[in-house]
Amino acid sequence: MADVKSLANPLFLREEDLRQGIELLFFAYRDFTAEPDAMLAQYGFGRAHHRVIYFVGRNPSMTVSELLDILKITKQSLSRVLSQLVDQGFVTQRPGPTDRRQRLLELTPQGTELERRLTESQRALFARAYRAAGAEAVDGFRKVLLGLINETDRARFGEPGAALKTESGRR
Amino acid sequence: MADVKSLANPLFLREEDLRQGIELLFFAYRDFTAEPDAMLAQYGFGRAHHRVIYFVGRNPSMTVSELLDILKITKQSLSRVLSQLVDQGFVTQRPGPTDRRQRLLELTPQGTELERRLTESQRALFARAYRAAGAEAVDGFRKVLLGLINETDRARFGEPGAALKTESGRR
DNA sequence: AAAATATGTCAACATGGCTGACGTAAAATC
DNA sequence: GATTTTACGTCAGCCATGTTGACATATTTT
Repeated sequence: MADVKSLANPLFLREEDLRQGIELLFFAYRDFTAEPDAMLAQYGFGRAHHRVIYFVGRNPSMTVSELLDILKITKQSLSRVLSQLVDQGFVTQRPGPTDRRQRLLELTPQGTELERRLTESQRALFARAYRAAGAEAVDGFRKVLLGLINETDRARFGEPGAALKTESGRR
Repeated sequence: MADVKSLANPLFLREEDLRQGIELLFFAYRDFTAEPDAMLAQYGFGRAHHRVIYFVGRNPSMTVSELLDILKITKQSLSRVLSQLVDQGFVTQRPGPTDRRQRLLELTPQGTELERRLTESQRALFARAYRAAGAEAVDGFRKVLLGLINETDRARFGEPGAALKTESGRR
């Protein structure tokens, strides 16, 4: 339905509109990373550690190459960060059951706890922004951000139209 | 400043919904910066140079401290990047007319041209995403991103942000 | 048996954050 | 008019995190 509308009612995009989008993304990302960065600094970790912890927590038993695909960095860059996390007991590695060359990654309880604390701050930020904007806006947010993401990774996200439910709608 | 809208239409936010937002932002930002980064590399510049060029182009005659406020980095970090841009003829500095301690920043024609090329790629990305999502979605995108941005900088964006109020100012 | 794959490691380098300390010119204040 | 504050700049060094290139090892695939 919304798809039809965009065809029926093509947008006139001013330079100004596009720059606004660029800036919104810049400022939002800057503020989105500020709090976790400060937390991580207390552990001597950086943003890169957060990304690893986040995606391993999200995707238990993932392989190193899956992680590399997500982060789009070199294995040497990942290696440094990952081995720090393993050495300090936040992440474990175990050989893959069918392919024993793989090292499947998991969070330790300590890693899970750190992940929770880091992400909690970002979840709270999103919860506030989502609630302030409303369900419809959230849906639009998703559509636009999906359009910014390359097609391959877009597939990581499910049905593009899956809408948020409101309290009333849910119960 | 009670949040009337969230009371009228409360969202039920699942952990999953919030994580999806986090990931959308991560992937979108990653892909949003990829193309300009590649261009900049040809000049021996990095993302930091882009940010300076972008905001100076956007805000001609801005002062160094205004730029620092936007970027939220230290003057020493900025200094390195900025002096490279000045030395290589992309940015000029001139004393402020009333306050001669200030150094007002401008793009040179060369700087303007580089800015145009860099931002063009991002504008195209946004144009595509905006058109695919439709006007209504763009509006929602704006609302949500504004809600992620701290209150002070939210004021940089026009009226749509006026509707967004948070329980308590963060940061 | 050979080749490709998954992963790791070492070494070297660049970017771009950071802190601390110090300097200078101009504006604002007492 | 002297002092303080402000708006910069700069030097030096540290750290996190990206890069490339070369090489190693175990395992799977051909």
